[in-house]
Amino acid sequence: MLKIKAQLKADIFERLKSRYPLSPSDIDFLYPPQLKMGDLALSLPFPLAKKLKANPRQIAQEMLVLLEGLPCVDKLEVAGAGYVNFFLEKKDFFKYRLRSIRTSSLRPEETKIIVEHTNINPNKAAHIGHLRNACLGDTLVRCLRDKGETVEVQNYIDDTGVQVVDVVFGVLELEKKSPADLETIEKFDYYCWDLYSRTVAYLDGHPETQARKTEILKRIEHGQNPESGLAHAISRRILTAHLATMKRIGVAYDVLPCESSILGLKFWEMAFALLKDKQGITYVSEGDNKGCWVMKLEDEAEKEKIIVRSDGTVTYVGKDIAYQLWKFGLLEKDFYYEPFLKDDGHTLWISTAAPNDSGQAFGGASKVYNVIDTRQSYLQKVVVQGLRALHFFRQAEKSNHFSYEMVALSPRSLKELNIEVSREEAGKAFHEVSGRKGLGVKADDLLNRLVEKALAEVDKRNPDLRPEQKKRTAGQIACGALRYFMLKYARNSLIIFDFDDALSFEGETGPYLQYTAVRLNSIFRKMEDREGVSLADIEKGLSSEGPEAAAWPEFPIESLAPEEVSSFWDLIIYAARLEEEILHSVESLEFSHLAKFAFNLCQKLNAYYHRYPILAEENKAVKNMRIATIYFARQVLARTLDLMGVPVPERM
RNA sequence: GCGCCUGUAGCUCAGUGGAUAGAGCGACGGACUCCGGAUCCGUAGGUCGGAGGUUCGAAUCCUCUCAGGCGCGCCA
Repeated sequence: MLKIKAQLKADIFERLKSRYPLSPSDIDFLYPPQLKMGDLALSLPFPLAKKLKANPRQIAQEMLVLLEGLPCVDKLEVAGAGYVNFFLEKKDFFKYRLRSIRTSSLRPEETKIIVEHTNINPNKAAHIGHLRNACLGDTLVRCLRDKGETVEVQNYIDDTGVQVVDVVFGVLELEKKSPADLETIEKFDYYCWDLYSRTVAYLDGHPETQARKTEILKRIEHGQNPESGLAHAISRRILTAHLATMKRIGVAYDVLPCESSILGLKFWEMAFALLKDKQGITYVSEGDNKGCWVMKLEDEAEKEKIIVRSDGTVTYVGKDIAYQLWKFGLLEKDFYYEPFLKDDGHTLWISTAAPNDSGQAFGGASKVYNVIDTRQSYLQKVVVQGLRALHFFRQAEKSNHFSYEMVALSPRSLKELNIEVSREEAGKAFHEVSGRKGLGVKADDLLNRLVEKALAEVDKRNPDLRPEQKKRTAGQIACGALRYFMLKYARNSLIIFDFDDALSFEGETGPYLQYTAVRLNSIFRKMEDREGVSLADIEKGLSSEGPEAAAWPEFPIESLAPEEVSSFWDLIIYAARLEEEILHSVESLEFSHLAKFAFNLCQKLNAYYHRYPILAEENKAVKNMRIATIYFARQVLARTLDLMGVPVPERM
């Protein structure tokens, strides 16, 4: 569709440029609200009417004559107050689409793109908010890769932050446990979830313990045991749990850059030298911020952001600026790496400050996406401003904050979790998820409930499947349900989490999409069983120009009833939009578009095969048309689901 | 106080300045012994928070206003 539209636009411009005052960018198509009005429309007569002080409908009529006989166009029509509607040549379009189904018209634009997502503090179990982050980030990665981009996926690990310190404090001072004791604890991330919120409450209630916490922090920073070893063991173990959780929903990473390595390799010191050198930051010698290094803010001249505290330590933003510089290869220094785990032949690397000869290198991207929720918008803005302060304007331009609203809990879901809230919070419409308070739905709990429900359904519908097949299918359904749920809302929409919504398998849900794909596959499987024609045979016949194609009859659209032609065409013309939907989603970072596209496609597909029998059709020509139709739609759907990370079970 | 975001059907949400504002859920009524009913078809349900403005055309852009949310630290 992208190609055809581009070609048509160029042709139209050629035909019209001498008659009307136009530039190529003035010519753009929109989709008519109804299929019977046409496949594409030009609203060009309206702006022209204004410029020329003429009647738009009259201009449209004139245009019609000039545009007569364009390639790929079957018919033109003037409609409404002055639209020019295009009806495409159906058979040619369909034939062309089938033959080019394996070739993408999308092209990469960058040398390397870094996407950073997930970034969960390694001190507690992952919760639903983290799932939204990972689903959005991973879908972006899949779309960029589909586009042909080289993508590096990073999951930043803050293994020396105060959140880890809190848990170390809890283990040593509240639990009085040794590193060896921890080895025996199962579901370690769940254990820490409780311990963390308990410790936070304890620290809040006992200000006198603050000194001990500070001491732990210092000892961790200086690598002193047992605190340092404990922090390392805890963060690695939690990290492993997070990775296992994310694997359940098909999310994987290339590299895990750690805060400890940033400190160990003195990335900040290098960034600090750069900032001072280029005068991106200034030293304050009097006033409230005396003794600090600060950055002036661009839009708020009177405000300044502290980058280095008066005690000489660096703030969060400062470290983030250093990290962002590294991502663009502007620090002229890299981490060292060692393998963290291997999975399906893919090695996940973790950064280390200790020199080694792994030969691995990461970073040095031409474009960066940071997937972080909207509450960090201000800080992300400051980080980009830091790049500009260093005169890295191109990199600042290519720094993208992929922001999204948080996931909160409905009062009903709180009740279901048996969580009590304070009286002043009881009336709220939603409750913010908080690791500090232990307030939230743990990712694995939600996934387990999805699996449990899916398993019951599979058991009911496919009792003949082997238990491990049932389990596998239930896992895939849970994954599909969750990923679609996280994708279907626009990113600026606050998700007020409710178990009933998330656990639904009917209507606009992941399982609905999966069901559609499974049913289609089942038609092709039956065809192979009954007629000995495999999907591969069909693919060969339909998508090639060689001798196999000769075996496949021409596409006899004319043998279909008019009503069926419009159902067929509605499906094909819509499915052909996938690539522009991908581009649109990536450009706007709005993957609810892609989700909506998948859902609409499935609605059309379900309605189509429900209405028109495929295998039972006796008219050979009609049957072939229907097979070709669902074959095309199946390929598009498979690609779409893959982009969203929604797996397709064998049966369900 | 300043900045950002949100307000659309009973509920949850879509809706690139374009034609009669759409889905899902819920409600009600239907679907052929047939490729699987996690499906399909139909009915009901709307002053797009409010008021101005720009435009041939506004849910969409601008101004004001009301309501809600989130940010704005020598925390991370």
